[in-house]
Amino acid sequence: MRPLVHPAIEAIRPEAILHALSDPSRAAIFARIMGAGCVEACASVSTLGDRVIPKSSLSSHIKVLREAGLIRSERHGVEMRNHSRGAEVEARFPGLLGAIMNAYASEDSAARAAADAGAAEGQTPSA
Amino acid sequence: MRPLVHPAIEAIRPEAILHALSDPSRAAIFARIMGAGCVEACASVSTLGDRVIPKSSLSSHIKVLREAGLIRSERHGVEMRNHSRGAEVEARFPGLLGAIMNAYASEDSAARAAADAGAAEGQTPSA
DNA sequence: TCAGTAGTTCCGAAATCCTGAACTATGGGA
DNA sequence: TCCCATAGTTCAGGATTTCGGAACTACTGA
Repeated sequence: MRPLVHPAIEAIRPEAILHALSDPSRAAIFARIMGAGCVEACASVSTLGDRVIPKSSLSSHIKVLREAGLIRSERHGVEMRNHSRGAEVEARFPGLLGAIMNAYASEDSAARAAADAGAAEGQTPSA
Repeated sequence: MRPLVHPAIEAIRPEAILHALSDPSRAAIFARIMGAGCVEACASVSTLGDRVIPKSSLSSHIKVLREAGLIRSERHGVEMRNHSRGAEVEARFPGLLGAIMNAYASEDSAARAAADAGAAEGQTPSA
């Protein structure tokens, strides 16, 4: 158990943020942490939609988010509390997180609409 | 020489854009293509700062940008013209590209300032 | 002390990335 | 027309990264 590493706000690099959020699973995890009053244990994000994320994968996703500077993790007894650092990142890179999370949100709603339309016609949506 | 693939605007996925721009080399290439009146041959971006990018790497970077929907490439005789699709992407994901390119720009100027300060003190900037 | 829970680390397999070498495609002389 | 130069692509390999199961550590409560 090596100590948790959190980059200082001025050491956060845009490429790390983009890389961290370029994985839809990680983006979804981050969205939950941002949305859930800024605190969320790892266990509570272990399923995404209908997909189960293995513990070891989840642990490394959380680590990537932490080392990118997107979240701050603290051990509280046996569990881990993950806080969003969204406000700090927003101050350093204005508009970045909002635009990224918006892009995913609009993508999701478009995909859902397409799936619904396909289901209504009794078809799978065309790839 | 298989034909060039360009995704339709509605098929562009945020994760592809983030992945494409999460590499600083690709982000720099894209910045040049955006900046250079929207047209730039591959050969003209073959060096980035003081680093030379091998032809094969450049070709695959351009391919990643193209398949993410960030640029449009056309063969003109022996060379390739790369146009930015920034306006289209902006319409689909408002604010995304601007925020990303801003983040890199502010990072670059911060790094340059730090390097200058270090040079003024006769030190290398601390990692 | 023991059992249970939460998360991390390790390690092998799979996927991805980088790049030199060989290749294709085009244009311009001679 | 043939040959060469230029611009870029494809292929193959090795290096790096990612994924996930198994074993592990850390903490709590009984």
